[in-house]
Amino acid sequence: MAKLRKRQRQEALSELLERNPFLTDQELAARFGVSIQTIRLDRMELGLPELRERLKQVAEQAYGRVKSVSSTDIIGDLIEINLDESALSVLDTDSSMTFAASEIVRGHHIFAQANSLAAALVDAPVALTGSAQIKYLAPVYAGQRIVAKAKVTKIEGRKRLIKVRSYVGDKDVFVGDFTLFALANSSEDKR
Amino acid sequence: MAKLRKRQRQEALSELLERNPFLTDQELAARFGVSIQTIRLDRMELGLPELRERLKQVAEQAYGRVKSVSSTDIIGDLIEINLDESALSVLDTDSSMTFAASEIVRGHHIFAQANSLAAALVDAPVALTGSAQIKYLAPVYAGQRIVAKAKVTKIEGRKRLIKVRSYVGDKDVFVGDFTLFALANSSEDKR
DNA sequence: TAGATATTAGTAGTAGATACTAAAACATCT
DNA sequence: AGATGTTTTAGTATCTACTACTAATATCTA
Repeated sequence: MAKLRKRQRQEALSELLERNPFLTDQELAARFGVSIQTIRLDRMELGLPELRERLKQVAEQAYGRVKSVSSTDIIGDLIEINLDESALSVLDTDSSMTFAASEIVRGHHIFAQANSLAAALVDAPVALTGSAQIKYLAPVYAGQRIVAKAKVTKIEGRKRLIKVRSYVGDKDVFVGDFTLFALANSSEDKR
Repeated sequence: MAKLRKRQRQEALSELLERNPFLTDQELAARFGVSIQTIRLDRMELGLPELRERLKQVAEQAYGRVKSVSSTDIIGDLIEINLDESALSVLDTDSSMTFAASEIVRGHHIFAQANSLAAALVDAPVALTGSAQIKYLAPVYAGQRIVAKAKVTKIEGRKRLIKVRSYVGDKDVFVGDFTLFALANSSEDKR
């Protein structure tokens, strides 16, 4: 039985740290009712880095993301963009995005990717979504990679119509027609 | 001249750390051509936290952001619910939800609140969003509290039509018509 | 040149670890 | 029950990037 307990604990540990990287070995030991050494052995065997390393990674990721898209915070990774024309982003899904009871990714994540891609596409400091008609064509499961393609279909003054299609592999999972409004930067001149 | 040099160095230090929180005192000392102690004195005088604390803060912020559109089943706080009838939730917005360049809350947060409220309303273990028509009626600013009200307007077999209206105070900011499908729990019995 | 300000040096102590050795507890097989 | 292997715990030395503190030296200014 010992083997089982160990395996289960290690699995739980992996998951827990994925969801909450802010726990020290001490806290983990208390949580699992084992000694610190056991936790350290487990982390070693699983190749999980220490608290400080985990924090650094989270911070770096966040920082990289904020930096690289400082003006156009995007959900997913922006792969390609031609302002006021077309854009493409990729979102790797995981179980933190699913319903508690299933492995199906919740709709608003798919929407967020599409919506932020559409907003990034607008050549203006700020773009507000005015309205949208969206359709979910097939469920997306945790672990699948969503590729979203956005195309500007119409420009009328400050208004933009943008069509977004999202795929998993070559299966369509989502389509949306977005109406966005380009805003001048609200008060300050760029700085 | 000493005072000037010190003041300038401290200003530069503040800015540098703001832009790049990943530098150790040693690296900072090398960069400014002074000793570690000087850097530590400077940080003390300016009330700037140490590297590890800075990393932790960046990581926490980042994590908070990820969380806001993930882990929980419902975005916002569920205040009231009558399954298959109506529900109400409240979302307190903050600047982590805004565009970098303005204080306007990004559309997908408002959508996420509405979508998850609609899904919660369906009396089934899992509810998938099939499609939606949404409209943003007015911008929401960081700090404002969004109240979302959802109502089931039609039930047809596993299909539910749900109307969601969101308010800030008594101003309408969002309306959406959602089509959801109730799913039996896909394979496992609830656990 | 005295006095103030700024800078540097150095020590003790901290958290949260790594890396390592060794003992104890437990499980398993015969 | 005894030998063997796995798992868990204990404990020590060492590390980084510090804080908190004392004290000496360098530099500037009046």
